[in-house]
Amino acid sequence: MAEIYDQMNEKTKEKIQSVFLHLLKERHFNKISVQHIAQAAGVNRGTFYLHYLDKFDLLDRMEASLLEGLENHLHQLEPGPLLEEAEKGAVSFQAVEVFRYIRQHEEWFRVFLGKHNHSGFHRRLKDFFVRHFTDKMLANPDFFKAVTVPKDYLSAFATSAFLGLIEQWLANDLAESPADMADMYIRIIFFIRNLDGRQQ
Amino acid sequence: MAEIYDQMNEKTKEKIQSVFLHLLKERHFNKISVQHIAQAAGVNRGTFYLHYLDKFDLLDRMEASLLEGLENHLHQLEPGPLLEEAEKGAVSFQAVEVFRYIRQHEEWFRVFLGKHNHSGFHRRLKDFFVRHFTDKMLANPDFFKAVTVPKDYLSAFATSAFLGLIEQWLANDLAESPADMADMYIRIIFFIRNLDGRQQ
DNA sequence: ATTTCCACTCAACACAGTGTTGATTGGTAT
DNA sequence: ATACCAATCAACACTGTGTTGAGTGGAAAT
Repeated sequence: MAEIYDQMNEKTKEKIQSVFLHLLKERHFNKISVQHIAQAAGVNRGTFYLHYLDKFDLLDRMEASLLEGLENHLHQLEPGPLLEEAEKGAVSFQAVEVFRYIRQHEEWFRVFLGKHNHSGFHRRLKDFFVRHFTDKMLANPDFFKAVTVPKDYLSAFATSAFLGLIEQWLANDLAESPADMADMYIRIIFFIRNLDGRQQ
Repeated sequence: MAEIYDQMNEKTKEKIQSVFLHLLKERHFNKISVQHIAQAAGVNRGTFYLHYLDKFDLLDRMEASLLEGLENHLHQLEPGPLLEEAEKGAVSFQAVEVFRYIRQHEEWFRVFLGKHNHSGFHRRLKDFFVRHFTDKMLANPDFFKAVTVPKDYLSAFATSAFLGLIEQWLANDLAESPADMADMYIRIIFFIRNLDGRQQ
């Protein structure tokens, strides 16, 4: 039973991460030192370096685990009748799940998308959406066949807009339900299909 | 004629800013020290502090002057027949001018929106667009009267999407003309008006 | 011509933070 | 008992910070 060592290890890491998250609420990433983190976590500064390379590494891993969680959350639902579902339903469903996951981890998203982060996360999340959503959208041959706009611009447009909705949602303290948000996104985004002027 | 002092002053500032811009192309903001900047600018480190509080202040002022330039660029064109112009034409015109200004200052936008900036500029530019564009759009009573989506979400959506287009345009090395880009934006965004299903 | 002005230089300062080291502590497992 | 291992602690050289006070050199003012 060497698991107890792992448990100690995890407990310290969790303490560090939790403290770091709280610090990021109050001050900018650049103004937080490893000293602050260690002190606030009640941990020796040397112990921090036992677990992380530096504060960039800490932030990086937390962001990565949040995205990994989102990836898993979406993958859990992937195999099933959903793949065969109507385009609109499928996209909408994916969107709902994204909003749900964000609500589940509101604190983290709020901090990582907030003004105190040095904001690699915005870019990371956008890349995530570009990979995920537009791959699915564009893989469907009929989906955007009527669109007269280059696909990369369409991806950039749709995912940036989606991210914009998320950020506004957070700014509004998650006043709307995930279903409402997904519906809003779908109601907006699906009119892009009509770029040639034909009716929805 | 004490202007020569101002000229010296300006020349040093320009040298510092130019060097800083070049440094930001190569390394992340966090990894650039005042020492680097001063050395690369061929200027004493003390001289840097004669002009700027710190490197954050330097970045801040450069970003601000870029946005101020954009503000002026748009204001120059404001008074005229354009105000009375058709909604679509006016928005399109504004958009063209934004893309034009960005092309004029490609280097700065590329750096400040790039991965080496600590990325306050993305947020700043988005806020700029929210103030500018959606104020105009939403001030027009008929413009979005049919839209069933809350105005703040619509603003967030439209401006984030616009910024997404800009970033993709930069990623594509400004392959399209400003007019093409504005047209693309308009072609996409104007279908939002049809959210209730009526024809464009 | 000399004095004033002023951007800039230079060296030095105390200070905060970094990442690493080697020795040590105190529970846990064998 | 003893080997194990996360965590502690003090000390290290190092980089960068922001500020100081004295000094330089060329243009401006009188």
